[in-house]
Amino acid sequence: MSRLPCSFFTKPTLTVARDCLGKKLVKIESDGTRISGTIIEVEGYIGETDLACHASIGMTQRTQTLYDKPGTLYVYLIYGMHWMLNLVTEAEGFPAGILIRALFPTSGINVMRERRNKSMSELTNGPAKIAQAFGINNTWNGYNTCAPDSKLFVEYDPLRENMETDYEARKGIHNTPEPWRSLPWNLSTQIESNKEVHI
DNA sequence: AGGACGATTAACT
DNA sequence: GTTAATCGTCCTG
Repeated sequence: MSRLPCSFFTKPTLTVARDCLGKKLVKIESDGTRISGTIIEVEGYIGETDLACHASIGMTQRTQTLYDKPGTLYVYLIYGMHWMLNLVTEAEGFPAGILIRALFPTSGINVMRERRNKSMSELTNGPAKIAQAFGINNTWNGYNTCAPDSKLFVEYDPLRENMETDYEARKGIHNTPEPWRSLPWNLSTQIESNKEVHI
């Protein structure tokens, strides 16, 4: 199964968010170890008019990645200690992306457990936990996931298509004014335990 | 040069 | 329910 192309991300952010549910986030380590998880929760941040989006203050050294080509990784530090992993969406020049909030681990679980020292259910059930389990930091900011030889990418999973989708308010933006604080731009899905792990 | 704050997490009471 | 940890980024002066 191969990495999703730039065209997959060159769509309205909420369309990309919905279509990402059930896809796999994959990282190939330098020793060839494959780490992956099914994407089950994402969150859209859409344009300079979205006051919860980092790009609401315009293009800066930090936010320029959001203006980059769809499929680019946007990685930033929050609270002085946590890395957040986002995928750029829409169109080059328009700042938007999706925050990867939760995965269901599917491979490389031993490596993730070495990095996180937590039980299976605590490995990737939060945005900073995903970055930790996958070994993602600022050196990955601006990375092109769609390149043919990329080591971090999103992958199609034929076993999970058209996932049932719940729409809720985005999390952790309680100081953002309305209406943006309550827009249902957090998308999630539930996956059955009997299909949990497959490589 | 300094201060406020944050798309979080873990460890408390 | 609360709070500390911890630093890049942005704004003010």
